[in-house]
Amino acid sequence: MTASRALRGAPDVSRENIDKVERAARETGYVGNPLATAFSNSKSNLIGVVVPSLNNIVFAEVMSGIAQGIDGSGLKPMFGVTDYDPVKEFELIKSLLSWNPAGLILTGLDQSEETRDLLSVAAVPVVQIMDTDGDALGAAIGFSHFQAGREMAQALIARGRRRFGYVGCGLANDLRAGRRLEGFKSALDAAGLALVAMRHDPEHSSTEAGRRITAEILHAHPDLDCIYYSNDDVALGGVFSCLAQGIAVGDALLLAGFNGLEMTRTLPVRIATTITPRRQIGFAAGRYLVEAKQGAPMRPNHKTVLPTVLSLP
Amino acid sequence: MTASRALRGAPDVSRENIDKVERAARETGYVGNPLATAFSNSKSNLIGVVVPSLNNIVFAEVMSGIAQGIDGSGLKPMFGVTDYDPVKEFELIKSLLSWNPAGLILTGLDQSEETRDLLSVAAVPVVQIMDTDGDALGAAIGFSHFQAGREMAQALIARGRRRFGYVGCGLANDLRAGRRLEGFKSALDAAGLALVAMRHDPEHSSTEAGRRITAEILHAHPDLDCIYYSNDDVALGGVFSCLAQGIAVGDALLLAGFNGLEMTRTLPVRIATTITPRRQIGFAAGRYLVEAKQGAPMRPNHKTVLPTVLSLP
DNA sequence: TTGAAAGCGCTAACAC
DNA sequence: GTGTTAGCGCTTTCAA
Repeated sequence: MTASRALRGAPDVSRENIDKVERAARETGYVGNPLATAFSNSKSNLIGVVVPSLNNIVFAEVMSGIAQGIDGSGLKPMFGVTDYDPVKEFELIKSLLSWNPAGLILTGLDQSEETRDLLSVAAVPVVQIMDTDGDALGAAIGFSHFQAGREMAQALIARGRRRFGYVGCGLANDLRAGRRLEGFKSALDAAGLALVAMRHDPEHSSTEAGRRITAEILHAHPDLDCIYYSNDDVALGGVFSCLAQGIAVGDALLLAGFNGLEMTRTLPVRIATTITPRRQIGFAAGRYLVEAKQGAPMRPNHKTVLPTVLSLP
Repeated sequence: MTASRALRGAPDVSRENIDKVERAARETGYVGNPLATAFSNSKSNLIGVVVPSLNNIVFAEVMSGIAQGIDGSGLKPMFGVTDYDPVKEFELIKSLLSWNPAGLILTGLDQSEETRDLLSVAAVPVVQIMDTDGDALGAAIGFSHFQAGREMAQALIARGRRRFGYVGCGLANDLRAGRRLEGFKSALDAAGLALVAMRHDPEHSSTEAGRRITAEILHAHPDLDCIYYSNDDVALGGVFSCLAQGIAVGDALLLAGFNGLEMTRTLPVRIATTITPRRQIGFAAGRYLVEAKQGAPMRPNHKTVLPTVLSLP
């Protein structure tokens, strides 16, 4: 028992014994068994990370931020991919919970009723990342997608744009892209404007779809002076479509994406985008769970809104 | 015991009792405790996934493939990022091993001596992904980077290219990029050619670096007719550099990358690239561990070479 | 400040 | 085919 106490830094162990134990541990190459610890106190140093997709660099960067945020804490991340399927998400969270994790990092605020029930029973620290539009279960760390869409529209209007098109992919699943669109439209509406044209593609977002749909929408509406995209991946397709057709991007036609991927800054033409703090979000989510593990008070329903930055040509 | 046997499908339980147990489990909402199971038989359903970086879409896609490969098997992936640091890799693997994982998926064949020792003691199924140039510890699933570089050079020579430049990022860490370069040079050599110019950047690969270094190398060597890049991210920067300067890509100057990112197919110009089966690699690695869990014989030192595909303009 | 006892939920080994 | 026993390595609780 004294050894157990000494090794995990419990109070009330004599200096002398702490030294003895540490020396012995070093000499024998002792390493604790986290499985036994987790089993014994029904709380593991595992955390669950649930993302909708890994086909996009965005969630990889979030996970990279999480890894940084928990570095050195002894927490180990387990991950699962939902493919934007609420049923998969439920099953995933259920199986993650069976490991008695020290916390859960979920994407978005739109978990199903069933999932919310499961989590409220579990009494595990939960962080919902990326989004702050809606009711948070645990701590929410992210930003308002509605607001992001609105700000982009306002900025574009201020730059004199009037004839707006929208090109999106996978909106049925990607609810946050939907909210950006809502915000965008609300700002247009407030300015007495409306979308001139709008095209979706049911597939996952891709530059290929962006390129194709941009060609279509411009063919049908050659008088657009601005296109808003569901994200930068799709917007890059738009850029390539215009480059291939010799349409001057940024001048007669402004393109606007979302995320602020590094590539938007190295293109031969400039596009508008919203730079999102995705690495910071992951980092903050990781830190939150580290602090929760160390006994910090949890902040259910508390939203941390991190700033996004508009990048305009 | 009968319930325990019935629930995990052990043999020698009567049909009648299996039904009874399953019914009771359903009625009471029983879910097993994987922590107890793992603790009891010192073998968990966790697997460890170690990647060098998550700033690149490539490893995100690999992880996506892994998630698919283990789907439905009950295995749960834990992940860690090494930042190409062998010491971090060692520590990470050590801490992963303390969870008695059902297997480990590591990137590359270049683990340190210390790490190899650790793994040989552990008696855990190991899959090394992405690379097959070198000595495999466990099962290796990937392809030869040397060969990929060589084939690219051969194809480019066959297309009449003669004055080659090379632009790379982070070669000190990214040993696989280094081997592609070696393969590339070996083919040049065999054809009586050599690199005319070569520039590295110590940073991580990025389109920004690619753009900058391409401008530099072309300024110093305007007579190059082909540039080979350490990967597509860097090559895209090269494309943007050329587009910005009005240099016709694909004609007087051919650019060649590596990975076959989707974007290389939607650019307004065509570049050469090697399409790598990264999702399949992840999937196969996941499947291998599922099979190992189910008692399939392990294949230490066995290499599975998956085909890469040259994509040329 | 230290230690003894008991138990976390499961499974391997053995007896029936 | 089923049940009993013991133990995995740790921590909580309680007594000293």
